[in-house]
This record gives sequence, C-alpha cells and structure tokens, in this order.
Amino acid sequence: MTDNGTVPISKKTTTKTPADGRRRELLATAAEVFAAQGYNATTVRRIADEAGILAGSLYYHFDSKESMLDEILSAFLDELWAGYDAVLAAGLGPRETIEALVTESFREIDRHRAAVAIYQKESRHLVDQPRFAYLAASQRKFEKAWLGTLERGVADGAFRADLDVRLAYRFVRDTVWVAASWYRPGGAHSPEEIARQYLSMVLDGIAVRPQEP
Amino acid sequence: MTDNGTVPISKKTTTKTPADGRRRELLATAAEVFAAQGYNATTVRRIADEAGILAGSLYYHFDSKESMLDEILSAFLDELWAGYDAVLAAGLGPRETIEALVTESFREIDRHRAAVAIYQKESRHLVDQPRFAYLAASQRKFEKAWLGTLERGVADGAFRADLDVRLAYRFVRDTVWVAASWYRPGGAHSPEEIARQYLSMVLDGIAVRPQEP
DNA sequence: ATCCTTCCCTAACAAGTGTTTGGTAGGTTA
DNA sequence: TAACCTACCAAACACTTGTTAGGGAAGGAT
Repeated sequence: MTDNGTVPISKKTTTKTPADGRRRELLATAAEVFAAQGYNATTVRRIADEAGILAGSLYYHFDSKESMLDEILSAFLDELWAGYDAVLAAGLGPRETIEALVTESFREIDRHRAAVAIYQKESRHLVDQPRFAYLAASQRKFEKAWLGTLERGVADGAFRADLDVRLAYRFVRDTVWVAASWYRPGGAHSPEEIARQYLSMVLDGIAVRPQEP
Repeated sequence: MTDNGTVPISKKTTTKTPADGRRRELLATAAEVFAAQGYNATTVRRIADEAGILAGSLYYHFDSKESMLDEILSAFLDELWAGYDAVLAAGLGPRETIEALVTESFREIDRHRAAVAIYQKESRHLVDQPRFAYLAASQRKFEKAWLGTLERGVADGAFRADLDVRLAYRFVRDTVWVAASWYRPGGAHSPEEIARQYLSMVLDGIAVRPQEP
C-alpha cells in the first residue's frame, strides 16, 4: 500500500513564470490534436501547423512531444483530484458520494474533454512507462475511492448486495468516462443535467418498475 | 436513409483458398498487438517478431499494414451482424431484444476481444477514410437497431419515458462495449454471466429499491 | 527429374519521424 | 548604446517507418 492516504499524482510544481500563457495555448492545441488523431498518429509538425508555427519552434517551449503529453495528463489529473478529494472529504453517505463523484466527473469532462479522451485512449500503454507511473497511482486511488464507496453502500443497504461489486465498479466507472468520446461542450445538456440522467439510469435502471397498487 | 434494411458491412467475399490457415494465424497475432499497443504505435516489424518471421515476409500474405487492420475489423463486423441480425429477426419484445443483444454482444467480445478493442480505439479516425466507409455504415445500422428497440420499449411501457432516449442509447451501448478493455476470456465470469449482471444493472439499477410493505 | 506452389529471407529504398543547432527580429532593461 | 530575453525560423540530422525486389529452400504434383 501507500505510505499515507495522499498519493502524489503529479510531480509538477507549477512554477508559474510570468506570461507562460503561450505554453498553455500550445498545450491546448496539442491536446485537441492528440484527442482527435491519437497521440502516436499525431506529428509535431501537425501540432505546429495548428498553432501557426514551425515544428522546431515547439522545442523552445517543450522538451519533447512526450513531455507535452505528460503535462496535459498530469494537469488534468491534478484538477480531477482536487475535485474528488473535496467530495471524499465531505463525509457524505455512500449514495450521495457516488452522486457527487459522478457529477464532478462530468464537470471534469466538460472542462478537460480533450485530456480525458487522451487519457482513455493512451493510458493503457503509458502506465508501463516509468515517466507515467503516476497514472497507475491515480488509477489505484481512483479504484479505492469508487470501490470503497460502493462497498460501503452495500454494507449499509443503499446498494444491491446481489451484484459483483467489482463488476459494478467497472460498470459505473466506464459508463461515466466514455461519455468524453461523444460529449461536446455547449451541447443540448449541461454536465449537471447529463450527470442527473446518468445517475438515474445507474441507480434505478432504465426499465419501468413494477407498480405498487 | 439506406435503400433497404440490409446494409452491406463488408465487401470481402471470403475466398477460402485451401490452407490459408497461416493468414488467420498472422491476423490473430496482428490483432493482438494492435489491441495492446494501438494501431499506429504498432510497427510491422513488431508483428513479424511476434509471429517469428521478418517484416518483409508479411507482405507475402498481405498487401499492406492497413489491409490487415481492414480484414480484422470487417471479419469481426461480419460475425457481429450475423448474430445481431438473427436476434433482430426473432421478433422479440423490446426488453427481450435488448437482453438478447447485450448477451450476444458479450459473446462477441469473448470471441473477438482484440478486434473489439481495436474497433473502439481506432474507428473514430478510420471512418473518414474511404476504405473504411463500412464502419460508418455499421454504426448507422447499429444505432438504428438499438435506438429503435429502446424507442419501441418506451412506447409500449417497458422502458422509462422520462429519460432522453439518445442518452440512454449511448449509455447502454458504451456500457457494453467498453467491457472489452478489461475483459479477459477464461476469467471468473462467463460472457453470459457478465451479460446477466450488466442487464440487471442497466435495467433495474444498482440502488436498492424502496421496499413495499 | 522437373515444375510449381508455398513461405520465408536478405537487403535495400523513400518518405516521414522527433529533435537539434544556429541564427534573428523585436521588445525590455540597464 | 549595449546587453538581454522571448519567441520564433531555417535547415539539417539520425533514425524509424511501411514497403519492395529478387532470391531460395522445402515439398508435393506431374
């Protein structure tokens, strides 16, 4: 296990040099292209094109293509865990915790949809790389939070006991995060509205329940 | 719309030359590597290594790397639609149709987990390519079948009417297919058992329903 | 014995890849 | 004016990529 409950997700110290706004711009366009084409299928020349500069110029801002990916993912995970930790520290009941986590997740998808899409597609290959070891740490912490909450809910009678909890965990987890593949900000539904409907389906199902007379 | 109900998914005519068993072997290992590393991140040399031959030797069996991907995906879709069409032609009610489709889907994941994983990761970029136009056709037919069944279920009172049907469609669809990312054949649960639990969650939810006295 | 088919190897090619090096225009500071 | 910093360009480098051409070994068919 980990030495304490707080797993360090990112090693970045966020040294905000004045006017690193350009970095963020470039990272945003890079994230957009990575999400659309896939990391490996994206060339640095394509990113540079999209940014209106030449490929070599990117290396004034970043060490490598990989470090761009690194910054995109760790920045996302930092924000994600800021939100999650706040929810988990609120001391809510199991059902309310799940509701809050799902809602928070859809808000993160709304804000970081490119990063989420990249994470979904690439994280599996990246975990093995030492540089991206924090992805594995995040996944462990993630599972601990969600699975723990579900088990707590089964124990106190909020959730069904006749289901495989690990299966239910993957069910809820995937259900939420794949939404990033089709979600477009500024669409018909707000993140909160989508969360509400998803929670309704996950918690109560899509079938009509037998009426009580 | 399409001219008739039957959308041609694959153009392959499956000319079974005697002893093309080697082709299938190589396609299987290629699919495995594609699924593990991603299509673009996979080199033909890696595939050849895994097969115990040299990179150039692959081109005795296949025209190109892309044609391997093509064969893998279209072979999978052919089998998938064989199963789906049988279900859809059975004339079941909406709920029973959904149950049968979900079960059939998990069986396909069991048999073609590599192809499914590849499809999930790469189909979005491939659809635009003319060669992979059949992916778009398959997606349209897929949506027609699932969304239509859900709407039928809402109309006849089997499914809840207070939900956005398109959202429910994506919910059910994603819920089923992302399972390919963690499913391993020969695991603790059979495809049918996983389908049963998934259906239980999707239809009735994971929350304990208020008891009637 | 000869031919043909199947399957693979050796060796290379051209294009595309991430990255580096040195330079420069423009603005800010001393 | 001089030094300096930021943000970029121009041009190339080393390497990897998918792919091809020609050849050859094994084995069955004729």
